[in-house]
Amino acid sequence: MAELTGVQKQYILHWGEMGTRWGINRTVAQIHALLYLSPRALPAEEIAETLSVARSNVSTSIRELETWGIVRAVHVLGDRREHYESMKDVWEMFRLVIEQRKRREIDPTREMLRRGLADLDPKELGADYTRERLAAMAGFFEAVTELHDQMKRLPTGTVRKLLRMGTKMRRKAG
Amino acid sequence: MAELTGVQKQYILHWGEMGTRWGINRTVAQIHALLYLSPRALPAEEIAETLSVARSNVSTSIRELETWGIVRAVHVLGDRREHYESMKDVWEMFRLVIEQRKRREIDPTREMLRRGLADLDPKELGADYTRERLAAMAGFFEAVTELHDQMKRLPTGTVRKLLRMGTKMRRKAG
DNA sequence: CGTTTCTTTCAGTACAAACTGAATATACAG
DNA sequence: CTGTATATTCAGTTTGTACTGAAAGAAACG
Repeated sequence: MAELTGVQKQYILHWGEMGTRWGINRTVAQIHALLYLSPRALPAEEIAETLSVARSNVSTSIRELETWGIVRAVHVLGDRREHYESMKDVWEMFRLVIEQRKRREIDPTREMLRRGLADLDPKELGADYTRERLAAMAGFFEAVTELHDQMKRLPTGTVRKLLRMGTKMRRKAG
Repeated sequence: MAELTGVQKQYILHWGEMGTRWGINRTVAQIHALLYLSPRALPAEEIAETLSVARSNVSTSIRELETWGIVRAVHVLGDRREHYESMKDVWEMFRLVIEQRKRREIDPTREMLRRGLADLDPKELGADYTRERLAAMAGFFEAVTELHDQMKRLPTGTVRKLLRMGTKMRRKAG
């Protein structure tokens, strides 16, 4: 992965761009893209050179990817440096990211809604309407959580089975 | 909605914060939260005052919410100003947002992957490995698209049925 | 039409997040 | 231990996005 080919460059740039749109640091996303495409683990310095970013930036970004569990350090014989490699199983990678974003973002939102409903003083202005809206939103988040839990537990390949079932149910329903 | 209650404030602030984490402008998210909680349509000026942001900022943000189709302008008798109201159906709101983010982000990524696979020169360094990685990622995005199409067409309430099915399949499988 | 009310646009500014490079810490070899 | 290679931290800087206020543009009114 000393030099990038055109296709690789495209992929890395696009991935970085996508990252920013989903609240993920551009460099973090680019490093992940680079490692994902690399057939071997890469040392931080090589990553920095390839992407033209500071060595320290790579260090921070790698650490974030590690906390997500989609990149890990491996050791190479006769080299003191850490080498980093990306998980290659795409489904598993997204599952990990989704699981953690749920924990960091969905769960606190659910909690906020629950607390809001509890804290609502029936005497305050428009309490009934506010309760109604909060409850509707809370219901949605409960369902999303349920969906996530299901997915998490489904054996591999079952998602596709469910997709087919969805088709059948849709046909029946008209 | 002249003055905000504590619970309403909490909701609006939290929603704004969530927005930023998902690549959605804080003010846009806050305005949406405010309108979602409001039992009546609000004129831009009132929104600006309530959230302490510039009138022009509200204008821009409202326009974005309108392009997503989750906020619309309505007219109030005896008032020349536009009043804005949010859609109240939570599922439908998220469906709209997801559909459009898919169009703006997932579809172009799918396209990039397809083009990458087509452009890959078999003679360039590591072409086989790159192809393998791109293909794996492309497969994932195809599946996501399929999933999205299914969901889009499912009659209301079917998602919940699928959830229950998932439970059964999981029990059988393990 | 001219006036008033409301909305949008836009150039400039403010702010938050990302990034750098130097300093510091850690790990290893001799 | 000492010296060297590598990794991390952090203060300061850069960059990009969000935001403001003034000005221009529309729309309704008399």
